[in-house]
Amino acid sequence: MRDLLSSLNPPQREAVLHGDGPLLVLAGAGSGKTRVLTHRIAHLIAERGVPPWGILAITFTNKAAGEMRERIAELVGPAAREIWASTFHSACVRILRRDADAAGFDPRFVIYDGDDQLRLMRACMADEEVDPKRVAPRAVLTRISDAKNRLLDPDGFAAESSSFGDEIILRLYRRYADRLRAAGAMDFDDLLMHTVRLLEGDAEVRERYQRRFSHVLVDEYQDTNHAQYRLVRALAEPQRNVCAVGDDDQGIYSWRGADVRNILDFERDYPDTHVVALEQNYRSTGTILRAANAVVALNRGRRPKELWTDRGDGEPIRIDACRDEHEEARLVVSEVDRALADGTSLSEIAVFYRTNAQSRAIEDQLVRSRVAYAVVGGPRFYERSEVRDLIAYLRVVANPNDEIALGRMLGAPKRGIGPGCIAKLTEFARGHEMAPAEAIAQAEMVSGLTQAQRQALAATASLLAALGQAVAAGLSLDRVIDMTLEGSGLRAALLAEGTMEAQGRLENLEELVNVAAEYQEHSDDPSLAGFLEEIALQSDADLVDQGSGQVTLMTVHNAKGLEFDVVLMTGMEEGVFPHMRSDTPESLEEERRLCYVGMTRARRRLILTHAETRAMHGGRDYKLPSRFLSEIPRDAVARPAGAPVRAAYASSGPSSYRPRGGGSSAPPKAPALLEAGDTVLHATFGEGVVTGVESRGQLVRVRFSNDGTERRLMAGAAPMRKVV
DNA sequence: ATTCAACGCTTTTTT
DNA sequence: AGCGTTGAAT
Repeated sequence: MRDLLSSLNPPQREAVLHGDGPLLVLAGAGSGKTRVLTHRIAHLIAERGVPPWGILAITFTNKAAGEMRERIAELVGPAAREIWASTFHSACVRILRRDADAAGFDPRFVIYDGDDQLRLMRACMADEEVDPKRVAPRAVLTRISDAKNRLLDPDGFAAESSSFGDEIILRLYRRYADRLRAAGAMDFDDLLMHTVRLLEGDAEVRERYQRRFSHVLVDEYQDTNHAQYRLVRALAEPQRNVCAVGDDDQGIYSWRGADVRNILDFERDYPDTHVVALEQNYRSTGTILRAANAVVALNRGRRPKELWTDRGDGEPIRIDACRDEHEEARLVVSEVDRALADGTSLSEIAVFYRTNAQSRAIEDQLVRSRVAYAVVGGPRFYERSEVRDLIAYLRVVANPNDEIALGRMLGAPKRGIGPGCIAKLTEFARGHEMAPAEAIAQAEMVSGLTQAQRQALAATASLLAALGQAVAAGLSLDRVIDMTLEGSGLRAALLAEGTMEAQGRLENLEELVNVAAEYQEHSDDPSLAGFLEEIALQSDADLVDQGSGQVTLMTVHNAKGLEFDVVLMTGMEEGVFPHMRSDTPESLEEERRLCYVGMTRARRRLILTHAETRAMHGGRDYKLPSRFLSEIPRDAVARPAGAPVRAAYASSGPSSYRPRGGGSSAPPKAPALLEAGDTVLHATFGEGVVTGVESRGQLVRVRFSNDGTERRLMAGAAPMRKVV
């Protein structure tokens, strides 16, 4: 243990050795916070006699939890297995299943993910006769999620809400909550909310957990929401041995309820807090740090801090302009080649983007260039519709009350059963007080069904019965899934389609068989329910597999906590990054933090690219360089001589800096002088005709053919160009 | 009543 | 581009 402490710098050691009472570790990017967490836990166990099962360590992903357990095991041996290291959500599931009685739930509850939530909300809106075109189901779910994060049940929401429009939300919230309960399901927010309610409302349960967990440690504390905050409080009392680790500059989840104030106000919430700041960075070059510091320093409402390193400046940051997303993708490939030539391995290269949709152009080019890559996030394996179709059968077997899964199951493959038929079925079930899935076996009793439908339902009923028996008899999961694939007709339907796409989908389903087999071999809960739960709580970040010889593509959000030798941040354009929906000062600051997170992932080389035009939602938009680019100190950036980084909103005229090797692309054009009669193309207004010129050519009047309006625009600044 | 094809509309990030 | 809804055909 002694030489382990000697591997820590003074503030790290201070955090590890801190005795009882609240501890706040402000850990800048790359400052070794995981090291501090693992060593502190190891220290608690080995030196201070804390039993491993008395430690609750909350991490952001399941993968991080597993890695933490492994690293602690290296320090203190197998005792580390007894530590509760998990995500907030996993910990809540564990508590809720264990104490389901006290919480008032069936311990076999299932977990609804985003897609299930949306389907359920649509059904609720149908119940309540709310037009989904007038009120977006997603928006309703966001409001409900907000309420749950603030621990408001429908009644609490009613008490809080004042505005007239909230009445609809309230009605839908009630309906949604009722239907979740009827389905024996919880959504992600329920897991937190119900756990907090249980702990705060039931002294016996609360004190039991408080006695058990003498020490609570929370990673990524800046991304906790109110419910999580209350959960930590409830568990940490009365000893308040709580250690929060985080970085206010890396808070990027406020849109899902995270509240940076949780970390900013930690000292107020726990008055005798000991604060340790880790500002020495062991990851990036000085230049990268200087650039990232400069960008994030423009935010208000942060604790002032500056990362530093003793490792030297390294190479300058590069900012490259590209004509469009295809050229950007080619640039990515050439940079991958260049890095490989430097001796960097593929798995040490990452490509980031703001939104998942941007991966497509890059993937195309990587495929064409035969560069091995892996995409993190986006359409996850378990989110593919064919996989969900198959899983729906399993979910109905596991929980006959799951109407959402039932609806999905009956829709795939197509067998003449549509929404009308399903509605009759569920209504029948409700009328006879049976689980929706049981009604399938009683299809002959349901009125208004066609003969073909009765037959299809009878076949489904016997499949479900067979699957249920197979599960009860302990048949292996992969065999059960294979039975489902066969018996449902999904395999036959996909084979019959005969397209490449159908072939691919079938392969995904076959893969699910393998996944299940694998799961059953390695899990300590090899049941069907356990499998379904693992699927529901798995995050994209859990699937990052660094070190298998592939370039990693992912959103900047998914990059949190990772690091790579070479990082390419693409799509550095106004409207893309910062995203156009980030129009409030607060959300703009969050975008800036996101940019900071992305930049600080890079160890050695950081390349930022932007395109002048980009295909978006059907059309092609002109894009200005991101303001974040102009926030990087000029002397940290390498670019062709004499070409200044233009501030956002300045002329979007011909690019002054071109991608290396891209010199063969179009030569710089002189800025086109517009005159009356010219046709122009504007990024947002579309095509138009110049009707007049003012102020010696600086202002032009343009009549746009889309809507017939005439606008006065700054000739140099408007995202607009002359078309020939 | 279901399914399929065409149309119009909206655009993030995710446990 | 992708989705969901609408309208027409089966």
